Amino acid sequence: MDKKYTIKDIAKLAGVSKGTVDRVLHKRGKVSPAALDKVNEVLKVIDYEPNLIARNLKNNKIYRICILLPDPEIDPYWRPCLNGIDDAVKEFKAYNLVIETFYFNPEKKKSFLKTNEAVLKLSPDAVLLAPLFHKETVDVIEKYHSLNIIVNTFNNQVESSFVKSFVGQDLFRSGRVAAKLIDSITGNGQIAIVHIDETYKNAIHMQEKERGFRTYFDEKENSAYTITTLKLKNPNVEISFNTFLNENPEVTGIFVTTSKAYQIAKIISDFKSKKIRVVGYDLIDENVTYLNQGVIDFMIHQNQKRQAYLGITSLVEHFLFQKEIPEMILLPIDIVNAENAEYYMV
Amino acid sequence: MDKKYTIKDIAKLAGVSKGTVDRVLHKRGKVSPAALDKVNEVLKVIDYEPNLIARNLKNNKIYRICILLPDPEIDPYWRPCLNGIDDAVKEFKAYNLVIETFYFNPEKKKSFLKTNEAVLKLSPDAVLLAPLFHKETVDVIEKYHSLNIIVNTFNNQVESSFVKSFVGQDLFRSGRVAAKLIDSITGNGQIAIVHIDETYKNAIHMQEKERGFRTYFDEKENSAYTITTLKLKNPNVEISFNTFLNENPEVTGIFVTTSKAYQIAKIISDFKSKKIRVVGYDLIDENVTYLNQGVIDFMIHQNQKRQAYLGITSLVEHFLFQKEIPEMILLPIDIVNAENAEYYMV
DNA sequence: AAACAAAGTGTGTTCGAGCACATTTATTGT
DNA sequence: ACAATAAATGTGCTCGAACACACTTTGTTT
Repeated sequence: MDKKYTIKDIAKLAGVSKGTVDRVLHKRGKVSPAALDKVNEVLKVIDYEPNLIARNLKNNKIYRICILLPDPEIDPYWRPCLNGIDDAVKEFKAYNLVIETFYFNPEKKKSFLKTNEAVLKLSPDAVLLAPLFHKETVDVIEKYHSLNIIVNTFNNQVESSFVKSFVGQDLFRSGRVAAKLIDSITGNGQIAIVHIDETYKNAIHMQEKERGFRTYFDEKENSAYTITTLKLKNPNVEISFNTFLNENPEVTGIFVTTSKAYQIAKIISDFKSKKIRVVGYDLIDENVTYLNQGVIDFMIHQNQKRQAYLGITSLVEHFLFQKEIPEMILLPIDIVNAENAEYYMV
Repeated sequence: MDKKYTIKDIAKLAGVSKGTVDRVLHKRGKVSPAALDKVNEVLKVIDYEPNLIARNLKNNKIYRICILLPDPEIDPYWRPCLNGIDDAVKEFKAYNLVIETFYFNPEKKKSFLKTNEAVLKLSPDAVLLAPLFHKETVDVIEKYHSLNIIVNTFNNQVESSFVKSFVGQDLFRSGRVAAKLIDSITGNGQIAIVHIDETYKNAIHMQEKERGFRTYFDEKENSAYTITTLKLKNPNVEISFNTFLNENPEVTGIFVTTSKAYQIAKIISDFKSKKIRVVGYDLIDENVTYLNQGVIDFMIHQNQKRQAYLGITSLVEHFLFQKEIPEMILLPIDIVNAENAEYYMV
């Protein structure tokens, strides 16, 4: 009674051949009403699940998945993705899959385009894309789509009906989470939203986070805060921010919208004054150091590793087990302090 | 060149039959040194990965996994586990697996023992166990082991060399995380550690959390806190705790070590005084309500759903793909506030 | 040198789904 | 009524690993 039913079982029960059962199951037609009824009758009673293993053995096509992301040597933000990719590769290495990773220079559109061309030459079955340059991305996605190549994106969202799936975080919401954290640990005073320019980075990222952050305080009744937005650019971050701190002694909290919270932390830890609380993004080493020192209070974890991993697995499971690819996977917005950080690292 | 090598390929390359290759790969002996060399030579050059799909098709044994946990009707803490089990069942329903769930009454040892007997009768290949009663658990684990049934545990740790794997959280560490949170949001004053007795619950749970919590403050230099431990029992929680609050006006923070933070939250929200911060465990509805109202500041998420899910998947992957079962899977200690709670629920 | 055992090697079948193709049955036109 | 054609149905092979079993070669004993 535990046994899983096979096509053969159904055939026997229905008094037809496995070919007929197969045609019914796949709606391939060429089945008489009588036979159709008999098979459906059996299917109604038993609980048939095709054996995915057997199905897959037969279909031994090799699927090629290409992943495009910025070179982690240039921007370490992307390093955790490699672990996610690695996990997926290990998990699926016994299947007929080729998973290849390609880096581009996140500061150069040309590099992005060239990498995409190289990928196109391989005519993969799917690409997983970290879409940095908006216009260019839309173009390449259209190209992929016209060649019947599935496009999944992660980390950055891009408006295109040709994108099959997005894996990432709700940035607006993550801004709200940061706001709640700042609210919890300060209580009042002046708050600075700090955008540290990373030249190439899609400004929409930071804007969404700011919008979420401000919305939280807008909704809060009799809020005892004033909020200031600061746009800083390297290499002037230190000077500009020091000036700001001197001119605004009421600052109690700082929200850094990029991975560069450590730059602010460095300045603050030198700055002798009453405690200023800091919330930032991403568990890169420099940030964790200041988190452990108590200069940064909370980090929000964007889980790039899992983003990459889930981006791949949804494709693999689609190809191997014809699972549907979810249109959007929103990862939890993980709150990290000095005590739970290690669980989220690598 | 992308093609995966098969045993047949190796046989052809080595100039032997697939039977010989098979014997070499499985070290079944009965291979001449000459043939062995030839095959090994080929294996050295190419990168052979046996096709797990084919391997599995052949070995079509049905594996039975039984899961034992407290009845969620009696203790809703366990409800999320059902979702995790459900996910796993759905994911693997196409394989030769039977996954069965059994509930016991967490207040009655007898129920636990009886459920285990019922499971034993089914002679499963593995059981996944939420071990509540220490002595009884050790006994049944030994019994399972003697019958060659793999035992995985989750949520509660139990000392037994016969346990193959544990999935859960580091409770000591989670106490530290709570301490850091309280420290972040209060800064000084009196802190109460509140154990709300859940009669049957393994006291070790709460003790470990308290130990971690206190250790954090012990390590902190010139800490401006005093810490008091309170053991409350229903139905006297309300009276006792009100008395405590009246006698201790300096209380700034409360750490509730069980899922019952909402009981404390209820009392505090009626208690007109300066803000008292609360950190508790588990995203049950009552807690989330107070989290959204701002009475509870942070919850620590124990991710029962994922515990159950990972407990099952590690077994399934062991049976199906002979993956090793990790001895211990420690889940991250998720920090939850009102803004990110929804991502961790269900 | 024959007889026999032991060691080594190859062949063929199985697992379940899927599909091509062969075969049988039903339907149409003349 | 009998081809001719269409529709329905069944058979048999494939995928790759695993293993039973049959077969061949080598070695040992008398």
